[in-house]
Amino acid sequence: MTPLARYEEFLQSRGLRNTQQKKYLLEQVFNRHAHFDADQLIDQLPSRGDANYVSRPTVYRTLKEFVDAGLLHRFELDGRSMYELNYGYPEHDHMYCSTCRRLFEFTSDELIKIRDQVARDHRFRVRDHRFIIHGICDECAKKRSVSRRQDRV
Amino acid sequence: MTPLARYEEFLQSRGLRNTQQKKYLLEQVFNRHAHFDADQLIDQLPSRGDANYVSRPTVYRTLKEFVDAGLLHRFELDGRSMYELNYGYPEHDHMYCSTCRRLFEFTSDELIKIRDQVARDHRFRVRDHRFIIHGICDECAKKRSVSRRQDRV
DNA sequence: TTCTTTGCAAATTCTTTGCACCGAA
DNA sequence: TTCGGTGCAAAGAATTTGCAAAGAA
Repeated sequence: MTPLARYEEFLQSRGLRNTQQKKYLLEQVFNRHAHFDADQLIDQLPSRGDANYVSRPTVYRTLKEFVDAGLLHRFELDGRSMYELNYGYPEHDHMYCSTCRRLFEFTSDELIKIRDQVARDHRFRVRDHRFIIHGICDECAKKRSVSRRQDRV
Repeated sequence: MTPLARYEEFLQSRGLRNTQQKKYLLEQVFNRHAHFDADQLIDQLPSRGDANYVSRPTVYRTLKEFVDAGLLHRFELDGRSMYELNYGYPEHDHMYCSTCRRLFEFTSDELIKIRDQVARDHRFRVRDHRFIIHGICDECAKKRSVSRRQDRV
């Protein structure tokens, strides 16, 4: 089932409508592979006056709808909302480099097991989770040690 | 070493000053046990005109300083910043009930092990992490099943 | 004295809302 | 024809900044 098909099913089930704007945004969002926030998405859209222009409020409204439909996953980073594909994309978590601000993905079955065990222990019904490891990626760590070495010279 | 002592050491090391406002805020923050956001803290402070009044910008500036000093831990929830004690308080993670919006704490050594193993595998230097399990707490789950039963009658 | 800090007001940033008109079903 | 959707402008919420006066060290 394609994201579009799933989305249409979702819209029908709720009596919502599929508009030009929603179709276009769905296309743009699924052409991206990586994480993005509302501003990054808007930056790649046509400007006001051009074909396929979508206003800022509509982008926000539609992103929320995509999340409700299960197409996108949303999480907070540094105070703003980030989105990433959730449908047809394997479940994963992130490492966030505080130097280059890039997000790296990883998967861990063990993490899920622990999550579920913790939840069982506390009689908590899991719906979802957010796990982000903060630190410094290998690349930035190497650059840093180089610049330190140079400082000493 | 008390939080105050540690804080003073931090201030000295950076050439910063310890003011009435900072002292008062430190006291207020360490009198709280639980999680809070900037607004909740401000609500418990004296009003403008009263003794010990601290302005909103100063609260934000000082919370940031407390985080830098390692006294507080900060994480995002529903788009706003939450703070909690980080010094002299055991490391833990959270479960967040989407119904009553309460945060529950738990600790898991295994989680830390997995975190560190994942990081090693990716040559990532861990500084910290954020892990929140989203779902429904036992209390809310029970209430919900009761109300469902009543709906059927 | 020096330089950080504070409070005020205003600005920013991100996101949401009211409303009249538009358009999908 | 009937609602839901859209764009615009404006409002909100949370947080930050510029600046002159106040206050630690």
